[in-house]
Amino acid sequence: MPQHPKPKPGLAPNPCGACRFGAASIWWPVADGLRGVLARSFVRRPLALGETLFTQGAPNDAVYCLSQGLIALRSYRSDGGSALVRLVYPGDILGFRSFLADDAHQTDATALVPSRVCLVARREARQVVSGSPQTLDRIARRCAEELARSRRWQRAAVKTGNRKRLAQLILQLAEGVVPRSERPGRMRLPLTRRDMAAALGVEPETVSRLISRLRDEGVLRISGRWIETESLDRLSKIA
Amino acid sequence: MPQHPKPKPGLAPNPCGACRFGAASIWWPVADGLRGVLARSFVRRPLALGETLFTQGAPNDAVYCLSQGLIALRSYRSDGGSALVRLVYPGDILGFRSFLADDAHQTDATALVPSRVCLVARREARQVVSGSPQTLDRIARRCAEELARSRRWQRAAVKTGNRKRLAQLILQLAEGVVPRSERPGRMRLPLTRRDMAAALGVEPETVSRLISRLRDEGVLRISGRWIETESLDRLSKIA
DNA sequence: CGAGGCGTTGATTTGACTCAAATACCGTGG
DNA sequence: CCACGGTATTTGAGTCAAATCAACGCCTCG
Repeated sequence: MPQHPKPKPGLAPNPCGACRFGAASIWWPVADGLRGVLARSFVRRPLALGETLFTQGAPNDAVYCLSQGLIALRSYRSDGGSALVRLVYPGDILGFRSFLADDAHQTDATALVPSRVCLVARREARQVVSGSPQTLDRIARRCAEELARSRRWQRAAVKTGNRKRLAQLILQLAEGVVPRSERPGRMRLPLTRRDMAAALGVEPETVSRLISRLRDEGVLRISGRWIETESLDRLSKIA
Repeated sequence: MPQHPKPKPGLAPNPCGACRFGAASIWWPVADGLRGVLARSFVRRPLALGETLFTQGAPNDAVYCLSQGLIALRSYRSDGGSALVRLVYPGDILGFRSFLADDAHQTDATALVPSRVCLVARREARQVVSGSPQTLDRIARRCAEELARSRRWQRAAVKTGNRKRLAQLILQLAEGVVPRSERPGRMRLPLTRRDMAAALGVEPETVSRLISRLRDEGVLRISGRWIETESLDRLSKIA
């Protein structure tokens, strides 16, 4: 945070300047002349639990940045099946793929817990990007990182046991839900069993059985959505 | 092809101008002043069967464009297992992810048939990109498309029968290998059974059995690497 | 000729799916 | 606050596809 230069007097401040993720923001820094454009279309929007930010097939309206909460990207197939493509954590951006490719959203984005996003409308985002190649570069870099993540997933998913993958998923959720300072080992799962199944690519019954097995082995205690574990170490060892 | 403007006299021509994929090239068009940079570092390089273009973990040297042949991107896990991440066809570009993210290659790239790539060295590619935001935009777009492809794969792979996926793979290979005019339904598979297995995420034995099943059902004839099918329709119906 | 990689086939085991039913959880309205 | 209905979750039994373990034919290369 010490690296935020003071805005020049008379010019609009960069709206990301105050954000906890400001220094890593795709909109930071941006040329003086474009800060006005940014500030004009910048919106902070709260999302209630379960609220959807955009849906698969809808045209891209904006580039979003998650500042608080947890969002799921889900992709539906014509046969009705769905996959949980990605869990979005604070600091991650959304909608950049459809923004870059100039096409429709490929996933639904819905809030798994009450959340907050900041957004820059498409039109102004385009304007900023075309006036500031560095910004485009930062967005492209996010896209490249996302592709890397997707391929890591592809590599791992295919031949990794579901038990292991479930442990990884739970740890991942713990990362997002538990303030990293404390580690009470107790949290409310933001996902239904169905969602967990969609994330792992298995049936809900299987998730249930996998969880039961972990419980029987003493790795964790669980009751409905509440999950509790003595030490995340046991889980880490499985994952 | 009529849309290639003549280079101004005295200026280097765009090396992609003559290419069959020129009009779709990420390097086309580019500002007059940068054509020299492009031409200077532009290299056309043949690849023998099995030759590798880059390896997982190696630093990015260039951005490549496949002009002829077929290349496999494979990703290896620490436990030795590998996944066939992507089949690269003429007109596709390679190395752009590591170029954009400025990090190491995530996959091996090896030629499945004798091939030819064009490449622009990293340094000059950076130079062109920084002087020509449109070029960056085109690369970013490819990256976004690739992410889309990867997610489609993720969505489909999880709960689609292996028989179906194998049929899709064979059709995909046919696309690449068979000159699209004729459709002799006879081709040499560019992949080993092991590779096909890695592409589908199953064991080689399973691929063998799946193929046998298709043979027994009269969908295709096969002998080692040579595969022959009366009509691709039957396969399409399965896929 | 022998070694090694590739490919096929068989026998067995494992794990997940399916269908079906019992139970726990949750928000609602009384 | 409690009973109610509907959803979410668990559990069981049977089935099936793929993994695993193992053996063998084939071909190439040294």
